[in-house]
Amino acid sequence: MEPNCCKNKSKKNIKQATEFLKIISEENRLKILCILRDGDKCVCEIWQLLNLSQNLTSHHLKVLKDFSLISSKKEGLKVFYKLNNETLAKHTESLTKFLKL
Amino acid sequence: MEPNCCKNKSKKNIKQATEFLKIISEENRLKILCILRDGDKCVCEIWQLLNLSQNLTSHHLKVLKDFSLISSKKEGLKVFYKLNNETLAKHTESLTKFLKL
DNA sequence: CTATAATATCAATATATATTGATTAAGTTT
DNA sequence: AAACTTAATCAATATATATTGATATTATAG
Repeated sequence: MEPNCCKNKSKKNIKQATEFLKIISEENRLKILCILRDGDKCVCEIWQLLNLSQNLTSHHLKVLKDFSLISSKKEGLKVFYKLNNETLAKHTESLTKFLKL
Repeated sequence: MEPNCCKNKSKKNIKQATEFLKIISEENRLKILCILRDGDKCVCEIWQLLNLSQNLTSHHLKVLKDFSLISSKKEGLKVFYKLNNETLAKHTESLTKFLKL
């Protein structure tokens, strides 16, 4: 008998889960999410906390933003990033549901 | 102020989390875990369900096994793989705890 | 012992992703 | 306007990982 996860209905879920997982399975990106838990931060704060170059930090921020895990707001010269709790919660929930299935 | 996740105490947790995440962020590996939820399966069953080549399936099984997420038992010609529920639970728990932090 | 089946391993290649360095863009300050 | 600051982008490279094809290993059957 074909397991649930191999059925067409589940394929989409698996794909979504792995996309999310790939994004948060990078150490610096996971740290960024963690850092933003403490409140919004501008890029220069983030890359200094991560001890990472500015451009690389921007790159990781873009990946997170493209997946709607964070959002940004420009204030003068600085760009502040904010954690998108809803999106994060949504994905972690569906992931844990999936892992407990 | 330095966020928790940037402190030395948390670094190990982040590393462990990302290691686990990298392993399960591959579609076929995630499917394997899912398939084994239904009960132990031999390799030939698994690669046929995944619609994947035998050697590639063996490779993914090895990755999962090296991380103790599954275990194997030889029976005649066949090798049966079994989900290691405890390890999986342990990692998912510490992950969700981390994401909710 | 030979042939066959199931699985693992290995080397080569392909692909995806992270990293670096240089440049650009936008906003500020003087 | 010129100089400076912050962040984003782009091309080039490095690195990690998945995939493929061929071969080795182990057990079974004839």
